[in-house]
Amino acid sequence: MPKTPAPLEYSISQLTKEFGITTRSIRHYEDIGLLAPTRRGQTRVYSPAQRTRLKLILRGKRLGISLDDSRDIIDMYEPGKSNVEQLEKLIHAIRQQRSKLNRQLDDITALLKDLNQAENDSIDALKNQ
Amino acid sequence: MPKTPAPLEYSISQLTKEFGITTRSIRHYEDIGLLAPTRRGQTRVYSPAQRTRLKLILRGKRLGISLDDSRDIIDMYEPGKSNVEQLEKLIHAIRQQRSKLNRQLDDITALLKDLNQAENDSIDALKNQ
DNA sequence: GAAAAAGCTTACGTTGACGTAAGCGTAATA
DNA sequence: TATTACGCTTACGTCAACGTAAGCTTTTTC
Repeated sequence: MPKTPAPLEYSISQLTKEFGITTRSIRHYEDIGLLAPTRRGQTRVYSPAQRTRLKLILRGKRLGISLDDSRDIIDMYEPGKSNVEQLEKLIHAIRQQRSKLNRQLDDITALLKDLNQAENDSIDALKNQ
Repeated sequence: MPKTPAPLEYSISQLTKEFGITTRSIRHYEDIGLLAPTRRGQTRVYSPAQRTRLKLILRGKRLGISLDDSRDIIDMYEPGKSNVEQLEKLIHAIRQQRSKLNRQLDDITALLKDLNQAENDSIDALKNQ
């Protein structure tokens, strides 16, 4: 099976299909400055980089991260500002985000444990029927 | 240091202090049927079990779980319905929830990796100042 | 070449999760 | 005993994240 090469650009409907979201959502992310596709005439054209940003937004959503916070996190990938103070703020923000994720990890572990217990209880209850 | 025994009941303001939330939130959880404190006259009285439910709600929130979904999850802890069909549905729901959590685990791992990268990049940028 | 599909903009509507204010009763405290 | 603290209800307000509808242009397909 020859591997299809990665597209160089994407239409909005291609992205909706790939990620299972609506055009409205994608345009909304643009409205609030999370995406910035180029245009061919009126029509939006998404580069692989823009598609990646969308992936990051959706990953954030699965983690319960707000769009505003996602913007901050995505900005962490592109230091941009090489000013010392900005960099230190950035590192601080990164560490904060990491602690939050670690807390989330603990929560998930605990919840998974609870679910195991709940499943076992249910299975036992089924047996005793 | 003698360990203070766990209280047998809690007032609403005790819970707000313990968990850093407002009375409004707690009453809201009651409005939508997630909590059901007893009353002493007009005043709400929370049992340890109700406090635990609140803890579960807040853990869910940290994981980005909606209050509605939290209700479903918390209900998983108390099989209640010993009817076979219900139990099978419950087991199915538990497994679904677990897959979702595992996906979330993957997302967190990926994001943590990205953050490590971002932090290293930032530290390098700082050094080259 | 007509109709369906895909794209666009503008704008009002909706849902979840509370915030905030008003107005009132009771209990602790200065 | 006056004032603060805590508690209650009712109800309108808010913010995020889209949904939904209307109306219009441009492709694509039959």
